[in-house]
Amino acid sequence: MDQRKERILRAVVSDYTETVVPVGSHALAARYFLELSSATIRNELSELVDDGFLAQPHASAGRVPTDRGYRYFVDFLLPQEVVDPQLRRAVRQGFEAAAHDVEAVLEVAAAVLSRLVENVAVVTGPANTTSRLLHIDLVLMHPGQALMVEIATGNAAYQRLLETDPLVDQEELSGWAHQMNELYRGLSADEVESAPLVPGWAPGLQAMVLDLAKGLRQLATRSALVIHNGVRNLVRQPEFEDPARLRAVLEVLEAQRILGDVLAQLAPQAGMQVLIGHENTVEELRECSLVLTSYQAGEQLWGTIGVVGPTRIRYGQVAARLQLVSQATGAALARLLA
Amino acid sequence: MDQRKERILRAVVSDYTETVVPVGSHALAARYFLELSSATIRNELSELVDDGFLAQPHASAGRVPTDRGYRYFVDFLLPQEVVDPQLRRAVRQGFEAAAHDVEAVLEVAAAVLSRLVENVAVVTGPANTTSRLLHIDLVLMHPGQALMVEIATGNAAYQRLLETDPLVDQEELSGWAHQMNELYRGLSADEVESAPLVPGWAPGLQAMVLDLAKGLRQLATRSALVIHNGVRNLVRQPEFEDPARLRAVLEVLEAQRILGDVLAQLAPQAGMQVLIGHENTVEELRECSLVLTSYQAGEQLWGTIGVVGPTRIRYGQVAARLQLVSQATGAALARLLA
DNA sequence: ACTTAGCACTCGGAGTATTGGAGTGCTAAC
DNA sequence: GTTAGCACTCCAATACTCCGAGTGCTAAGT
Repeated sequence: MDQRKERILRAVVSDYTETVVPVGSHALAARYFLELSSATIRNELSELVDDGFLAQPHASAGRVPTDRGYRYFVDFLLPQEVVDPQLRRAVRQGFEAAAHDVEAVLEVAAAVLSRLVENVAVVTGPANTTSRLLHIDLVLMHPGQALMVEIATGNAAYQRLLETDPLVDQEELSGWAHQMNELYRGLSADEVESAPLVPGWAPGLQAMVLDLAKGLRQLATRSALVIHNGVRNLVRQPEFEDPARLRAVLEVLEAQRILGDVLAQLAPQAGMQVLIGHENTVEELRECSLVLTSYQAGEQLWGTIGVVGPTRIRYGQVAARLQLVSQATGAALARLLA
Repeated sequence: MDQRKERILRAVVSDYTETVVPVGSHALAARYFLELSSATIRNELSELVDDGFLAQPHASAGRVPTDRGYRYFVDFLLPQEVVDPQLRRAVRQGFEAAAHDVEAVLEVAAAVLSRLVENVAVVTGPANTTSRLLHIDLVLMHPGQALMVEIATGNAAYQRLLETDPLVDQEELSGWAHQMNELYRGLSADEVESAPLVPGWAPGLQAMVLDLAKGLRQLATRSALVIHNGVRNLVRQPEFEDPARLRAVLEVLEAQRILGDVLAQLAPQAGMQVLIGHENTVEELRECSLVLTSYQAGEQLWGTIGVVGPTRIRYGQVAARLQLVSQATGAALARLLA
């Protein structure tokens, strides 16, 4: 892969991502290579096709980048893009109004990002792989009914009404809460469950320990939350004119589980990740690209944020803007919890 | 509008909603009116066109119901549909696995409904016009920083980190929480704010009362939540083949505020509501129909649930199934909070 | 007064040429 | 290694044809 081939590949990618029309040797010569003739470029193009970086939709058409071509482009040719300061400011502003809770912030993040990259944005809720108990509280609502409130790491709250013995009063409940706090603070659901039962405890209290663990577990799985936004941008992409293709992608987006799994699998890796076309394990996304990174607010709270679009997505621009939004999201969450 | 015209209108509507092809006099005679000739039907059709119940896409085409035609159909001709017991069971099952919190239940409701009616389902969060305090809790995180957790009616939780005097310890916080619970339980944000300050209270505690009210207010506005599901069903409707049209609808769906306003405006009215085509105030929905009703769980907790689809949506079936899901949603929420 | 058979007419949509031009590969000369 | 020249390919756009479903109207029948 000599330098001229790289220049040509870069030119094809950038031209095609703009026009969505197969790009021919003449157009290239005129727009990017005034010093070369179209015939020379033709020779190079044909070699790039042989090497699998470009493809021809049909025999007498221009060239289109293949997944492999995009991969090379992303790995070696990606220009460092900077985000326009004005956009940067707009993003910050978008987050300023962000409401109080974590979910609202993520909602905003998805909305801002999708507008910014003119594609679909996906955001997963914070993955508290282990929720640990910070505090538990028991409140008598009516005789025989108590409200259990658990606070866990990551500033997450869980509340639930429980049946109790009608004779149990608030004083007793407070005692129970105190005892559980003493014993279980800082523990995860598993640890709470495997902790030995305390022999002297009232049966009602012992039963409640199970509910406590259940609550912690609920908090951990609540992270399954997957938000998407910007489907409206997808429908105007020429590659999704075909309703069947569009539907396939929507199917995945709306089945939060699938998307969640995809993101969860990739999330652990650091930095920005790009999945191009067939590199996606999900069949329906084989004609899409995914650009992912993670947001982070403190140690406890982090999740995945990314962009879904056609393979000819503007990787440079998207990466830069995704980066920006991911940072802003982290900052907004940090502000929220600080 | 004599009885025969009604029969014909009904036939046109039901045939068109099935085939999505303008229906002609011959087809009608053959399928629904063996006792009449196509010529007679032709005469009737032409009068129905004159009266504005039907329209012709072009001069030599069959007839298509107009919005007015659908309106008449919905108002006077709607058959009472019953939901297949098997479906009924499936819906109940769908809700059984529903997770712990309100939002998850609504998420399930939207998913189930959209699958059931093969269109887009929309659900608004419960409109707690007034959130009342059930319980407040204060937990010391670090010196100088306390987590405030409020539980309000509708099982809604709000948590927030607050700055405190570094000298305040958990014991003092617990005391504060206790005092606020005593005094403010059952009150709304307004009532908390307008309650007279207690002279003997520590300044830190007095300041916290404001935060308490703020939290309650936040909980009330959180109802702005609008969930939609089933866009994948929309793309295969022939009327949304045109990407521009599809995009317009998506624009509204993804702009939660717009959709929220629409639903909020209509919500107060009881029973089931149908908005057909131009009856929608939102420009982008002029080619869609909305079928709405409300779900309810107890007195405090209720919201709107509905279906968005093309005007030729199967009103009878959709209404019946929407009814079913709305009841199931209410029941699931009631179970959740009981 | 309503119904119906008959008929001429309309018009969209599906299918079939026609054609222009962008683009290619190859060859031979530079 | 580069380039001009040229024959060739094939899509996409346009035009054209034609079929038939569907109409409105008229005149006759009940």
